[in-house]
Amino acid sequence: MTVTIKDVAKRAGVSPSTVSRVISNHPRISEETSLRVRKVMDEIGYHPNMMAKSLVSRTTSTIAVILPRPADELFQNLFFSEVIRGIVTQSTRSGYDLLMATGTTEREELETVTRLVRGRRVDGILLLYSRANDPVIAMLKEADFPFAIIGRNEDYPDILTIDNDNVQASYDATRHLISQGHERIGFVSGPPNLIVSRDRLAGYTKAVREARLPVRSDWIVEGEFLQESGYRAMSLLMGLPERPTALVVVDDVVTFGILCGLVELGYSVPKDIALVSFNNIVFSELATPPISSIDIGIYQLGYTASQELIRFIQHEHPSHALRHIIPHRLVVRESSLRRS
Amino acid sequence: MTVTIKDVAKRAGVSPSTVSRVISNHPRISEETSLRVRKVMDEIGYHPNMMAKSLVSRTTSTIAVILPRPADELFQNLFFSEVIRGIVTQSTRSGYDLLMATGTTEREELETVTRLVRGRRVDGILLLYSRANDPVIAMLKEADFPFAIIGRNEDYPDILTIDNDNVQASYDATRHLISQGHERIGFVSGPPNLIVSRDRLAGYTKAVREARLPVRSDWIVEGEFLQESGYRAMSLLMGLPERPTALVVVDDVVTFGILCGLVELGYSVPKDIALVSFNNIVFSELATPPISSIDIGIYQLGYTASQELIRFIQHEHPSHALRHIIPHRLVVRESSLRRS
DNA sequence: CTGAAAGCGCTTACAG
DNA sequence: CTGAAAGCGCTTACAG
Repeated sequence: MTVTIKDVAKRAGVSPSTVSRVISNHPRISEETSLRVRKVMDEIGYHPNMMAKSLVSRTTSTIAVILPRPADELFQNLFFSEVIRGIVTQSTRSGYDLLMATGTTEREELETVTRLVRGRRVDGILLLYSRANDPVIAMLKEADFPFAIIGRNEDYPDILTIDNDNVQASYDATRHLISQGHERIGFVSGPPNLIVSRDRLAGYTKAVREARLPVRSDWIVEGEFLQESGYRAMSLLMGLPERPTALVVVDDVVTFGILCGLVELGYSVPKDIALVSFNNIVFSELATPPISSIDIGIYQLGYTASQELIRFIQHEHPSHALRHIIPHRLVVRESSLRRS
Repeated sequence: MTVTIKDVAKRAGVSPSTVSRVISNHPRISEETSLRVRKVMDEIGYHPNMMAKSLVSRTTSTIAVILPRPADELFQNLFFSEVIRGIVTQSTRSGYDLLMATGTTEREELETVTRLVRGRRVDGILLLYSRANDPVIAMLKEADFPFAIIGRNEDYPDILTIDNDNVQASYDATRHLISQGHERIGFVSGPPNLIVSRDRLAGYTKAVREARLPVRSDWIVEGEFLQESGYRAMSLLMGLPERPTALVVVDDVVTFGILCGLVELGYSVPKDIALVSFNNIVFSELATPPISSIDIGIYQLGYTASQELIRFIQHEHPSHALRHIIPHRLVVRESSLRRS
């Protein structure tokens, strides 16, 4: 039924070895033979069996991206499609297929990745999350298998990472509020165990300190990457006897929650409270008022991650850097402008 | 280096055939042997080579999902992550891996799918879009390869499809506006070549006709699934000498554009114009005012599509239905409520 | 420049 | 219940 290399060989009057060499553009094959073989391949509709090729070559031309478990980091949904689009675009361009995998529990996740790695199912792994003490990362290191992570990881200094400079980004956001004349600036953070939360908090603190403004612990609220979290943070902050006049918010979705709450309570943005946020998702622009946000280059993050992972796979010993920083950019909109 | 079935066999004192049978739970293997072999597998860390297995079994335990090209149907981004999550959850649960592929041009798209199909890279294909006269579908039919499409396709009656009843959904949305006392209802549509646009228009028309209200062509505007489109539609409609008092809008993102435009021009929703939309994306709830929307069960769409495709793959001749309808549900919010 | 042969790691009739 | 053998479709030294 299926057309194999043998069928091509027979029809072209050569050996299977020769056909194989034609396919892989072996240099020592005559132009003439090559042309004849290619013609036959077209005629009888030959397509190489990827599985057979993989088995003998020990490569798969496939990378796997591991999604965060639904339970955690649901916020990823927001940039999920953008990162994936970046990854799939670049991997396709490099001739690699993309496998998506996930697990519902930590154990399942580890099992899945182990199966892919040990079963030689893929050539590299891309982790779409960054947790501390991750057994998956430990396993990948142990197996000496090519992988990259989007985000930063403090446990290992020598792994391939693609990330933003979140400290600097948050510093920039805070500086912007200061330049608008704010002196009482709060910070609404995400889960404290995530590195991204910590980095953004650090940048905020740095900017506030530098400007000799107060860093007050009651103006720093932790939560999840959910709108409900924003709502709660807002209630807390607005209930204080001394309130901030501006907030740096760790994620656009959280800002949405804050905004809704403020509107409900009859406050006005940016007059009563100014907001700057992160990620610059499409809807930041569509909010009322439009939200100022740090664009972190989500697509770029995915594109670069795929590129660097594949580069790593192809040159056994990577000569280039392990840590890659995607530039960010503050997009100023109405939510942070001081009305004069 | 890698542990193979032979290593296990040697260590367990059996033949490779026996090990293979243990792995596949062959019934005629003694409990004792099975246990011994499994123990050895654990001890030396055996993981089956998926490629070798695929080569001989002619199955891959993998399905591919084909993304719409960036150029078209960008709106898919919005439900993209939800559909994918549904698909990946279900396929993982069924023991299938998920491959993602796409192409930048129609030709590239066809080539990619052909390579996957003819190269026996996957066991089934899931198309995430529904176009008329699609050469990819023609090829899949011709090759008699298992595939399913999310959406409806009129070219072939006998293919596996997973869709909403968009006519009914739109009918329901329109009825809701009528029940709120509206008699002048317009429709903002998507690209006319997409079946989803046509179906939703049909449902709207049906409801309006049935209520003996006017169906006016100047109240029906076509566009893209983009906010800019909504903005433009709004300008057009509000510039009419006789304006509608309510709109059914084909997609939430378009509604965002409409809403922004209305706010800019000083109109109020729902007082001046009521809105009902489709998809019920997270941000519908967060808009000011919150947008009434038809929840089309995006996750469910993906979950069911994966389930039916895999079922199809596993039973050569499917005894069950080919067309699957995911139920929808109107979520009423402020944007469509008539203030009394 | 090309071919015959061995082998990648598994499965599966066939035979016992 | 288990083993020896053939084979899935390819690649790649080795030899010429």
